[in-house]
Amino acid sequence: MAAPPFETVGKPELLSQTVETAIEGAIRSGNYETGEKLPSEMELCRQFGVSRTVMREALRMLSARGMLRIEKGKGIFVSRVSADSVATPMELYLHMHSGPDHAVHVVGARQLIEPAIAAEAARLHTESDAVKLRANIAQLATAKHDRDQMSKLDMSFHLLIAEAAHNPVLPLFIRPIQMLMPAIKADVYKVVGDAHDAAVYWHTRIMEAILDRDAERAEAEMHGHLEIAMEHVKAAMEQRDAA
Amino acid sequence: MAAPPFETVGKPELLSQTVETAIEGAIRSGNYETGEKLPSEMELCRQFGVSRTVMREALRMLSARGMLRIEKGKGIFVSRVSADSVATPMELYLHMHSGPDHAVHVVGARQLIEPAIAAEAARLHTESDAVKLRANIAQLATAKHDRDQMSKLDMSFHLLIAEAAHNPVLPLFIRPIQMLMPAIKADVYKVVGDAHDAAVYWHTRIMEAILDRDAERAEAEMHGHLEIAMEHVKAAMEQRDAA
DNA sequence: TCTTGTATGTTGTCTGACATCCCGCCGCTG
DNA sequence: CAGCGGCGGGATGTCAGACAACATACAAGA
Repeated sequence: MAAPPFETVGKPELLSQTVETAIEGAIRSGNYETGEKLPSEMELCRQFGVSRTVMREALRMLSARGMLRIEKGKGIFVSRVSADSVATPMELYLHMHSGPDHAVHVVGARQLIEPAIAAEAARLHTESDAVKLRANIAQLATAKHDRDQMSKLDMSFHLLIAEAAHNPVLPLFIRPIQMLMPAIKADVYKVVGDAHDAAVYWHTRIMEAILDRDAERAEAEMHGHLEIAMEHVKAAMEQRDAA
Repeated sequence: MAAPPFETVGKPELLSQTVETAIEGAIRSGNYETGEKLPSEMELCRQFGVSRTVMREALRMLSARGMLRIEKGKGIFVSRVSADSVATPMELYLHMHSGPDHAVHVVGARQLIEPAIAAEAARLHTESDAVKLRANIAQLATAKHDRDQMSKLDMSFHLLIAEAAHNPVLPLFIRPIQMLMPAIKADVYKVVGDAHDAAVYWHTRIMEAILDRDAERAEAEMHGHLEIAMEHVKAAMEQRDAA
């Protein structure tokens, strides 16, 4: 394990990456407020001493990662890093790594994770959270025949609970996993007829437990909800495999 | 909520984004295996009928999101979406939002999630999992003075537990969150001296509960482990704020 | 046989031009 | 004077062509 006589001299990073890192650093260290306008492409080119090609590619990479918002004809703006810019890679990650019967595993993961989150929401939710939860269920009750709307509200409900736990990390997990659910539910709806009523029933029970600040009951109700969901998924899979 | 009289006719999306979406779709639907080489830039330009500029920007955006690996002089390859490509945006998000005390939230999320996973691991682990856990702790015991190695083994331990639960979705959550830990621990080590002994102690207790297939005890031990971790993090933060 | 040079294909960077979009200025019109 | 419309400047988007830097395979030479 003798040291090689000639160390690899620092490999010249790609110019576009160098520029990307520099701009990212400037943003991260707070030189720019979110929403602030950056200098124009040309101006940045002059400041960094690179061609427009390089600058554009650097900006494009940053915008792909959600740090910048580039608007044609207007300019380049520092973007607030949204939860979406975390949820999207996560969703992609789950999508690329999951096998054929991933529906069971997704719901299985929810069974392990979400009850504890519901319990935490019961402990820590505020009045503002309560209002949002009530509104969600009210909307869900009136959306009996609109499956898209139902899926959306279902997803929101679970996301609202994660937010009610007041830990910004939790929504980052719940969001991508909820983004996978519509595709799963599409199969479920073919088998289970009363999905809407079941959702309203369980969501109401969960919400009431949370609003009562009864952590144990919230945990149990969420567990029951996902237990049923798992049964539905398994039924849908058997149905599909039979065909 | 009346529908607008004229739907926005498909606004001409940016060409580079169109191309990006198309390529992403091709990859996601499995037309390309991970590691496979895509056609060259020029070839792709011909196939999509766009200029090299557009194609390059599309490829750069995909590479920034971790879907492609572009190697100078060699070509463009489909990249396995790594946990890193999830952890990096997550770290950025937490850094930009919850500020310096995001460590508390990360550990808080682990407190909610990991105990249930440990319980599931106690129920479902195989002999193969047991071997890996034992080996991990044995290595950890001998790595008392190598902090990098310690961090790595600590992360592996929690990952192994997630794998022992035999739900492929769970490691996908644990991995990115564990990747945030080394930075957090760097602060902790400055305050807590006996971090190594504590890790060995708790990991051993957790492992024994799992190997005994005692789900409740495994859950409790994991909870205790993270309780201590939370105390350490808070102590490190106070120490830092005092300075 | 080993080494070296070379040819070829690839991505990286530069340059200049034009297209398209947003917005504010300014003059026309009622 | 108010409202409207055209027009121009500045911004990003797209195109085309060229050359540089890198990786690899292969052939020529010692």
